[in-house]
Amino acid sequence: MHGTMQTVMQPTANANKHHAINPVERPAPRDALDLLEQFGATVTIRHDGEIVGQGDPAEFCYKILNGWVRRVTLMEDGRRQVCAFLMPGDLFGFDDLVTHDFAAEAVSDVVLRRYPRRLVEALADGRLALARRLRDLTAISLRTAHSHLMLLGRKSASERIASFLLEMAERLPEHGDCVVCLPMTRTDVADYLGMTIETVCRNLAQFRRDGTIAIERGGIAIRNRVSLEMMASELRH
Amino acid sequence: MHGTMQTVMQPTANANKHHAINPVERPAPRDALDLLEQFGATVTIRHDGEIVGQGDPAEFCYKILNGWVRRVTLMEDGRRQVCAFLMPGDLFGFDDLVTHDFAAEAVSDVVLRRYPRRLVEALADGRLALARRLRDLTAISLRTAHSHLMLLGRKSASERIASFLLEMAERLPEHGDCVVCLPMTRTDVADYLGMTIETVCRNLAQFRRDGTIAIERGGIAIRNRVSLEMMASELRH
DNA sequence: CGCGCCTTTGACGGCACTCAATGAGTGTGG
DNA sequence: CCACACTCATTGAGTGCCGTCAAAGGCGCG
Repeated sequence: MHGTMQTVMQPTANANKHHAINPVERPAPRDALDLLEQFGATVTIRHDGEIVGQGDPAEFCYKILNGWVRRVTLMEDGRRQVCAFLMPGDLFGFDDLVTHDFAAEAVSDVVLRRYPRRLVEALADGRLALARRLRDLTAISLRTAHSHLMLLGRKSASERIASFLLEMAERLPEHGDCVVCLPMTRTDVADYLGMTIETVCRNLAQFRRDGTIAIERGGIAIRNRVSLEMMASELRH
Repeated sequence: MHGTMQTVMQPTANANKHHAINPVERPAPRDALDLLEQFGATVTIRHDGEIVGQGDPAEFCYKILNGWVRRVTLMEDGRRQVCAFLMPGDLFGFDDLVTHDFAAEAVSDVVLRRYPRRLVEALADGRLALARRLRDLTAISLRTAHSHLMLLGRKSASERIASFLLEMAERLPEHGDCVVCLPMTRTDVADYLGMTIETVCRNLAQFRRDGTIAIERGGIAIRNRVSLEMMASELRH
């Protein structure tokens, strides 16, 4: 399975890289989150392991050092919705309330930095910068969730696939070669995009036939980004 | 708790009818947000008016005193996604970043209490309780958004309608008579649920034929809540 | 090699979308 | 007061996209 393949990613300490609203790190701007570092513990979770369960008390929050994580909600009948994929540098658990509303699972083997939530709260009370940073983090999660709402509510299958590939390409560090490494399974992708695994495959195959992408072992190469961008927001029909 | 997007219900809110008189001022428990009151201004927006536009700088945040509000995102081609319906007592704009990610529009005539955002931020810096409250507000919005993700990604049309009716019923103050007042149009409902207006109508009609609901002028009466609850999470097929 | 898991492709059917027409409710002007 | 226009809601007919079911192909691993 693809997920076993370990994504080799530099444990970039730059936590706000992906959804940064703060300017990118210039000289050496201290991140307010660095305050937490002394209270952190490093933990490793194996492929497909559960990091936090749906409904668990929110005792810890996490930063991803290496590997990918998915956040998942389940219905009683087994239907699954993947709310987000998280990669090295991303944070999670900071915006949960008393309990975690959805599970966090390891897409690949994952190395995490873990911080006790009560300490984070306590620190935030005294440190304005940290408190603001935490609020921004949550606001950014919210913004991401809302763009996902548009995707799930109003986009066709091919648009979803195109949007997904572009999102992944944008979040991945290496912008150069345009090869999107996808450690998650097709099932994960399907549950993220609100469709079935077969529909994911078929649309990827169509893009391949069109020459828009190439499907390689361990990833997808974007051959025609412009075409993909047009597909991502095209009209139905 | 199915969902107050953007929000927390105020103890006061009873003004669910469009043109109800102002909420009753009860001796409410002190809310950290009361600190803002002295800086608030009351504004009125007419039916279908725009309160904030998509991409506008986030200068103000709001509390709804009377009437309903919808938060909307648009695609270039006109496709629309309603992210949330807000009713009296609900707050919004508190969790936006520098700009409002989506528009806020008046579903009915609306009376708002408006607070300058920079003042809110400044106050939060000094007041722990307020800062925490703001963070919780955003976290609650996020939780709501995620349950909406499940609805859009994984629920059938009839399940969406059932979920929607129950959500509205739960958020409305009077749980007694089970009449859900719906000031928004079918188009709004459709854009909230990620479907077409016709599909909304057809599914409502089916529920009416089943005796689950009754469609009245200005609202929908829930005749069989248990049935509705079963429909809301039923298996496909 | 054989087993298991994931992916891909095909055939088929149904749910929801599209197009279209009618009904219901409201406001306006003659 | 009624005719008319306009908007929104409802219902019908037909189509198509995507889900379901099924089978074959690819890859890792014992």
